[in-house]
Amino acid sequence: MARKPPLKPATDSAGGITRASAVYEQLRSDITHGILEPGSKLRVEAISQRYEVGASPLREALSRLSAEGLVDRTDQRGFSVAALKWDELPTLAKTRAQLESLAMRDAIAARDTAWEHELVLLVHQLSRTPRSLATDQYIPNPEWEVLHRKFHRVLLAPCPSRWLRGFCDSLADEAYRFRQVAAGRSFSSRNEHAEHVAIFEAAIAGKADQAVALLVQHYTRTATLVANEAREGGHTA
Amino acid sequence: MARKPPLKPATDSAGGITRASAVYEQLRSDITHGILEPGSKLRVEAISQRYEVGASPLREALSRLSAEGLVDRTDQRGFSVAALKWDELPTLAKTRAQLESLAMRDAIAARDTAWEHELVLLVHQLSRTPRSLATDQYIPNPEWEVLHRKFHRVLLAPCPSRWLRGFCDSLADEAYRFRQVAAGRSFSSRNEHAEHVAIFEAAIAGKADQAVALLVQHYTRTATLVANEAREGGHTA
DNA sequence: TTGTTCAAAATATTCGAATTTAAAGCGACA
DNA sequence: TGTCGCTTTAAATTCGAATATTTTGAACAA
Repeated sequence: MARKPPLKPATDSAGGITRASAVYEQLRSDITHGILEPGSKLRVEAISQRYEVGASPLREALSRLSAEGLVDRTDQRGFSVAALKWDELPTLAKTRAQLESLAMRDAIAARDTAWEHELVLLVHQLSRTPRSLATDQYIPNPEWEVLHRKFHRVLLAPCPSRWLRGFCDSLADEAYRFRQVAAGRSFSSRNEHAEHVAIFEAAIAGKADQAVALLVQHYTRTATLVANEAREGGHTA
Repeated sequence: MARKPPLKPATDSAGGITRASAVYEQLRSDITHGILEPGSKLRVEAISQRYEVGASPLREALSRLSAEGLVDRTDQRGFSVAALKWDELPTLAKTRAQLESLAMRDAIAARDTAWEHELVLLVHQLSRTPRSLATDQYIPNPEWEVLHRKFHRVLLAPCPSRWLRGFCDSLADEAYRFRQVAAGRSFSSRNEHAEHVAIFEAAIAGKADQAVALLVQHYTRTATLVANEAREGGHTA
């Protein structure tokens, strides 16, 4: 009586079959990757045609995104891609460092072997995946992006607070948007992989203070580079 | 050309004139106040009649709430009031303490006189507002609830990170839901006002360490009480 | 020019009716 | 008894049209 036999094991965990969820994913991706220009208006009819969905599911998707901060909404005036406020970048970076530090410590405190193994694998894969698709200029490698994001997510995975993990994730999305717009200007000679390895090693060794310090340094460096590229690129506003 | 004369001064700043925003507010309020039972199903048609709105605006409101975590959503299976997981209460309390500590420090570092004055006023008003409407049993006083919430929000207002402030706000909502359900069981003899005053005094005096310590204590105490009341009330699940 | 007013056009929002999908009911059968 | 498979029913989702609001811009007055 109380048992519910899983009727569709295949589609059970992976939702996303509604049109609303489908557009949501697409919009989210297009916004974070900078395909939809920050600040630009999102007219329901236009987007509706572009993504081939009706107004209702589209508005639901936009509503979700607005609650996440990726989209701005004003009653009776529609939606727009959330603008990037470059003067807030330092604050964003600092907040991210603060929260990831907390999460990192809690993650290290709750670490286990499975986690260690997962990280080992990711670090290995990252070492074999080029950051750029071309060697003479910077062309983002989607595969690297995915691995990189996953690395940082897994790093904090043992942190018991789903709230903290979620907040870190939101901030990562936000920071990623800035990086996307600034990207490609200077072909940094920075060895990011070495930084990842260092963080990884400190983390699995349980050296919380060191891991946190390295992580903060990692983000601080990135933020500085992005800010500089932005200045050169005229993203002052 | 660039100037937009305020056509409707009354509704200009305060959005919320769309039906979607109206239901959103109502639902949000009814969920946080425990009027809609945690875990209960939110059938579109039923809610649609209860709040006198069509399905489209209602679904938009529910979509926003689901992104905020106040509502659960599963594709093709509709919405439900987010359940309260009592085993997560300690983690929630800890996360809240962690984030509010960060925010409190940053707020104190950025404090000014206007802020101090605002707090003075709030503390005064709180001292004049009874926690319960009755003296022999606990009947929540809405006025006190509003002031209390505002006190904690203003306390962190100078914190420059809108992200951090927003996260603290989300956690406060979440915590409030637990309190609502547990409320009224034991008529605590605790002097909350004294705690507020102590936090306030340390904060405006710029004593960051002390203010943070008091704030953490304040939340820890509350969480413990709520957890106990919940255990007595059989909210083990 | 600068600013105002009013009607047209563009957009956003909402409704009511289909369309799809999940849940419940029910009988055949091991 | 329990469970598989099918029909029926309830619910969620989506569409297309109707409604409401904002924006545009042309005509006109200061």
